[in-house]
Amino acid sequence: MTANVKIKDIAKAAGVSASTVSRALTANGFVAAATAEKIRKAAEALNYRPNFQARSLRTKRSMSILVVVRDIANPFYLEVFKGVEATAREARYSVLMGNTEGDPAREEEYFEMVRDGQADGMILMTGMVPEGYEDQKKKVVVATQMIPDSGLPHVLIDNAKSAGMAVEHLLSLGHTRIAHISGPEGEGMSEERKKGFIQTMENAGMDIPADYIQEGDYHLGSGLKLTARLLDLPVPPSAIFVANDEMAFGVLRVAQERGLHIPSELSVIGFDNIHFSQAVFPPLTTINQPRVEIGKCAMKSLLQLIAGEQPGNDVVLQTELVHRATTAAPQN
Amino acid sequence: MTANVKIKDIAKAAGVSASTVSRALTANGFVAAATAEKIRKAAEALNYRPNFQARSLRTKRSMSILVVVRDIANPFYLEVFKGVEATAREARYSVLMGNTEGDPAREEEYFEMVRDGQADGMILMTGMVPEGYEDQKKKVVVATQMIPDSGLPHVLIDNAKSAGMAVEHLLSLGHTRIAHISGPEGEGMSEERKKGFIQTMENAGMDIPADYIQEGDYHLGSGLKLTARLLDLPVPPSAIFVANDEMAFGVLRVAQERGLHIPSELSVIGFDNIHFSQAVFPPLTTINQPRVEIGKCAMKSLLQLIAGEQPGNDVVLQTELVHRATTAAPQN
DNA sequence: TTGTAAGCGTTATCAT
DNA sequence: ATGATAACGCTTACAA
Repeated sequence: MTANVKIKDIAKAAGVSASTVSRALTANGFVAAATAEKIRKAAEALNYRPNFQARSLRTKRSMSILVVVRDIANPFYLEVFKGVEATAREARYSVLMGNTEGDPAREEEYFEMVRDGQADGMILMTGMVPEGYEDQKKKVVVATQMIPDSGLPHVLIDNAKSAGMAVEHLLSLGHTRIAHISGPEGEGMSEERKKGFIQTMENAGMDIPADYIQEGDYHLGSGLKLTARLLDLPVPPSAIFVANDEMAFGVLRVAQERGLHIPSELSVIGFDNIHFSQAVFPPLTTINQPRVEIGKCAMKSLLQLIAGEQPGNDVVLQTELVHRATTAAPQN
Repeated sequence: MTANVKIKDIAKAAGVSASTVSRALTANGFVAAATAEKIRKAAEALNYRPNFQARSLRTKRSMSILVVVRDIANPFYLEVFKGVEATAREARYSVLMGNTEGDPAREEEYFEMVRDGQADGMILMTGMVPEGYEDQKKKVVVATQMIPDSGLPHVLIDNAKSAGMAVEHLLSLGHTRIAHISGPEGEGMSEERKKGFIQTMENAGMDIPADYIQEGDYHLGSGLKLTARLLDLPVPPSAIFVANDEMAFGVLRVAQERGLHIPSELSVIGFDNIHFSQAVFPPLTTINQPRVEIGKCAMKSLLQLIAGEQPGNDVVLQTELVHRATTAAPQN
């Protein structure tokens, strides 16, 4: 074990006081250039490493933030993580992973971590927020999700508008029988996407048969099941707008299992542009959500909050249609 | 801001000394049941929350560990994270994310974090390890990867044997022209899988034409490219054993783009059983690697290390063949 | 510009 | 079984 060298040691070595060392090293107070240099050299020579906990205890900042998601194994969050991590790193923050498994009690635990100073703030992607914790909420930014009326700053995309883009695309291809597989009812993001679907259809004067909107849960299984239901309809759709890519994979699979050719016999468009949407066959046409960027922005906003600045307006990032191989003009 | 209540306050409230409170609350030393109860009540009443940094400063334990990967956006790690997180949580540890982007300097930074007490240990999944940091290495467990001669405890699967299982499967189906798309040369895991492929083929008396082993990089792009190369061979393979699922998706895509029917015209088997291997069409036959379990085991081992116990033997977990729809007897 | 000294909130040691 | 007291290593008034 290398004898842990502390500020005192380097003070002794440099022939100054501990406080001067502290000032020199944190570049905080005023210190003569010459002494600063001397101190830095001594620190280097002794291979000094500041003690994090001691510093935190004094400054009351943990220099770490929390990223809280509902299911850490959901690949959707990956690139958001990446963006958060990159920006956090630049600001010398560490990132703690929080996994709630949808359990409100666990969500509260994470708020307690910021209350107790274990984290300086948090990026929330669970889509929900507990009661209370008013003080902690000043250090929270919501990413990816919508939490209406929470008063929290959001970093996200315009889900309704983007869903509209997807539908427009299908419409422009000449589709008239367009169905939608949505996310869970009542969930903000899901509702927005559904709203975008409905409004765009209505604006175009299109009819939406009752059975053409099926409620899924963002997972493969529901994509599988609901596609079967849709294709079994007396008048099946010629195109499906799916609320996320994972369910869209399910559509692709079921359609192909039934021998339907994609895109000529069935067009499908997903949402999110997760990594694997280019890996499937045919490569999935989808809406790109700039997840790395969302992560970066969310972290930037959080840093501002931590610095005590007022929360800015919600940040809305742009999406774009990624036209790959699962959409085309309908055959009939 | 709730006035932060500290041990002193609850000591006053309970009419005892601070040290007694500390003992009672941490259940460390001896304290009369009655006083302990009284103290607990007072703490409850005052809504006491121990200060993490102060405790850490004293105990020299941060109660957080580091999970370090090469690319945080790689979905392979997700379920490992999940396992780590679950076990860490039970032991009241937090999990910090580390992302090296393959940069050795960044890898070192994470070792410095454990040296500097920011983390009590680390789970390493980058497949490499820096020079030095001998003390810190006592708090490291390698998961998922092989770092030969590192002397570090590993939690992983038997890659060679599992690759053998995959090849056996193809062999038992009657394939003779079996190719392999490997991972990067020199990388431990990749070499093991390739070794398993070669040995099993040789044991079965099968010939491996030179072109039948193509070196990939675990990513989709190389799967795409190398499949094309393989299929363009004068005598193309009837089956491909792919070193991971993502590249296998590439095989599926290219084969289908060329109008090859899977599995009748080409069998493919992947490795890892990532979530999306059941989402593609046809659902991918693959080798399941128990990643959640690996995460849990790795964290358990790390907890032992942190507790000062000697590192045990490497933990080798079992894999299994997941027979889905991309393998069948060869057509000719 | 630098030094002195007082904490930050715990826990560990040593008496009692 | 409990209490005083001294750290843990750092930052920050305040004084010089």
